[in-house]
Amino acid sequence: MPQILLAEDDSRLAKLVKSYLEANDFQVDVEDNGNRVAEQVRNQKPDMLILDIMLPGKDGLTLCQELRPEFKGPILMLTARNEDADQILGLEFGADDYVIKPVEPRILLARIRALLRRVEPRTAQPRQTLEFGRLRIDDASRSVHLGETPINLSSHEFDLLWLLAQRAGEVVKRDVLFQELHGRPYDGLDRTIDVRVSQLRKKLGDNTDNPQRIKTVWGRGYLFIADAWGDF
Amino acid sequence: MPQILLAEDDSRLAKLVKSYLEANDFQVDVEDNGNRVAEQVRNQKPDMLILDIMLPGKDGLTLCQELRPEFKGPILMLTARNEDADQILGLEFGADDYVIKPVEPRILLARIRALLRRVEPRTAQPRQTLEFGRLRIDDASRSVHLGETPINLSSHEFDLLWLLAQRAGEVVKRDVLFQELHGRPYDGLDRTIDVRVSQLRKKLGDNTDNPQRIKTVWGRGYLFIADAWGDF
DNA sequence: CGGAGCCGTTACAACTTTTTACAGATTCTC
DNA sequence: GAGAATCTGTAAAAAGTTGTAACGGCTCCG
Repeated sequence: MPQILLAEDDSRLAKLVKSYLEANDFQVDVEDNGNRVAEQVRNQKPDMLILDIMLPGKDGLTLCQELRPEFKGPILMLTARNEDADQILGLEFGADDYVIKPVEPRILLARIRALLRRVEPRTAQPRQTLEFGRLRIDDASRSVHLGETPINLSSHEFDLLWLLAQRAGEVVKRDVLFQELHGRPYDGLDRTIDVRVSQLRKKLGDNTDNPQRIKTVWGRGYLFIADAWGDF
Repeated sequence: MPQILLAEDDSRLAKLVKSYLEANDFQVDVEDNGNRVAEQVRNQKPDMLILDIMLPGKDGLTLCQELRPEFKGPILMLTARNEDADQILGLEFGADDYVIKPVEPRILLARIRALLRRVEPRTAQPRQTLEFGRLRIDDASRSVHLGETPINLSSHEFDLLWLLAQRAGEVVKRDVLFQELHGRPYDGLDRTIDVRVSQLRKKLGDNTDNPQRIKTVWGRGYLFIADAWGDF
């Protein structure tokens, strides 16, 4: 049952949408304050967001922009403002659809389904094992092998490796890693991530002076290199 | 450059959309008969479809339904009929978006981009490597080689080299480089770019008195020379 | 209890980037 | 041309970021 987070301060409308969607096999949580949306997203990990533009606290456009890097599911903007500029901005900021109120519930439903249909194949079953050259990471057993030799990682080390490997080829920011690993926002000072990366590099046999497998992108984050793990 | 197939029989509108999208770096082919769309899709393998509902031959809804199983890219329905039933049907038949005419071209563009953004990561961009003589720059692993010897570049140095190399033979202005590297506009005074270029030249073994590989174009910017990197 | 391992923290060294300063180089003005 | 104004190169200082060893607290055993 797909879970939707609806950020909407008009409680009448929120109730209406919620009950209609719930009648159609969605689970809907409503948040009426823009400042609490990010937190809700992190706690509940919904499959999809519906954001009103006019919200107390942070507005929907800002939220969309801020959440997009960490939230991979579809974002639908739902708003009374029919300004072309808003619509373009919303879509540019990473929203996947932009619907103008008042909206026929059945149409909203159809659009939500269309969005989820697009994304589901990707988020349906996160792969169980990742392989890069001689490196094999198995999620089910939380074990890692490099060629034949098993690598003994601690729990957090494994989580970190898994996160990075899933985003191979993509620079992952420290705050995203921290959020995922610790479930709370990054304060900008904590060094746990660095220490763990260092530990991980050592265990994975990366060159410490000049890492080739997990690279540092200065000021931006860490990068897992997919093809630096040797050939078979 | 993403390729779009536009199924539209109103030739005036088709031309308008085509020219607007082409001005924004899409390649657009127009098909005015519903019966030929399937064939075109198979031949051209476009990245995305835009279907009018009212078409001579097969209508857009039918096409959407028929093509969906074989066509994996996004489908956008573009139509004059503002019937809720049509919209719901279109989306249920597998369309990803449904836009009602008349449409502001900029909004259409924003919606197209939103759809393609969703799909692109799946067609994971092929690993990009640039080669110039003995110089090899690999984007995926962010590594640089000159002949057999690896060149150890810092993170920003790499970004700068990548930017310049992608625009080899073209003078790149300082403000463009700054904007790309720092994500904020150039104030006209900052010297970071100069310092980095200097550093880069040193590491790449360029003649410092009279650079041959990354040249300065006085008052305009920097220029990456494609064939100054030695032969194999 | 004592050891082993894990985790978060801290401190400091090492490194990267930005800023600054000044010496040249190039263009402009007359 | 000469001199002023503008732009560029780069060393060196300053500011910011990252690597990692080491310490102490914690838990899980035997």
